Amino acid sequence: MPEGPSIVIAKEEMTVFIGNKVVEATGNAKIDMDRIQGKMLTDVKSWGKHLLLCFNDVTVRIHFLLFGSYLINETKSAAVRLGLLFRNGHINFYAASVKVLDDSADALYDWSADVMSDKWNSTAALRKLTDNKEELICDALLDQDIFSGVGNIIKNEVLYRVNVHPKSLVGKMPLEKLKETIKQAKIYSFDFLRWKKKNELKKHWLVHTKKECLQCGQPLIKEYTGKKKRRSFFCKTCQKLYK
DNA sequence: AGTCATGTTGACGA
DNA sequence: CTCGTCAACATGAC
Repeated sequence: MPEGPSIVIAKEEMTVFIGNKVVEATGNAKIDMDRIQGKMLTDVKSWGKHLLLCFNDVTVRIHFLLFGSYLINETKSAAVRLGLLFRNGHINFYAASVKVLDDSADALYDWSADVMSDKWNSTAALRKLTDNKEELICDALLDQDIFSGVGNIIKNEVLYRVNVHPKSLVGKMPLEKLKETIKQAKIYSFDFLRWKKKNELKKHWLVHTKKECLQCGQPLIKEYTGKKKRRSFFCKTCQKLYK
């Protein structure tokens, strides 16, 4: 569920409720349900892994973390975190982080950082990277202020595509390599979106959770890398370590 | 059946 | 104040 492209799919599925009033808001989320009860959903947006339900005076931010999920016009036995009943159907969120934001989404979010956004700005990303030369590329790719929406799968697949070792120092990577990495972060995210919609995401993984390198046949390394200590899968021969 | 993971935040102590 | 570590959340795939 959690990476940016999956949130885009959730957003698309929920646009059917735009223009409808929340007949009833329920669930165990620690929010004031009166803030959305009776309010009209004016828009549904996403910023990276954040799903944003927009109302006139308030924005409800849903973050699925690792285990969150949602169902549209369906129910399951798990406790409902937030249930929104509309005249034309309902959405149930489970195990997600729910926050009510007092401002509009536009006032709060920098769309140019979201790899899935048509406002995505690769030049801004490059500047942020060159401002973080001492960072490892595996951490930088997961930095939501630089690559909002990129998660651990996308990180691993992008680094394999560009043949860069996850523990490479951003400041030691050649400019062209940085640009290529930024470019692939977006391209792979949209590949992810397309594959996820066809329910064939895992089929396309080249390195994530894999055992051997498709390029050279050698065993892949699995290691928890960087400050974020997220697992990286990589080939120490085919992916160059810039240090 | 137990382990692990597509994620983030906050508490705590050094 | 900043850094690192840990716990918490809570579910499904293997």
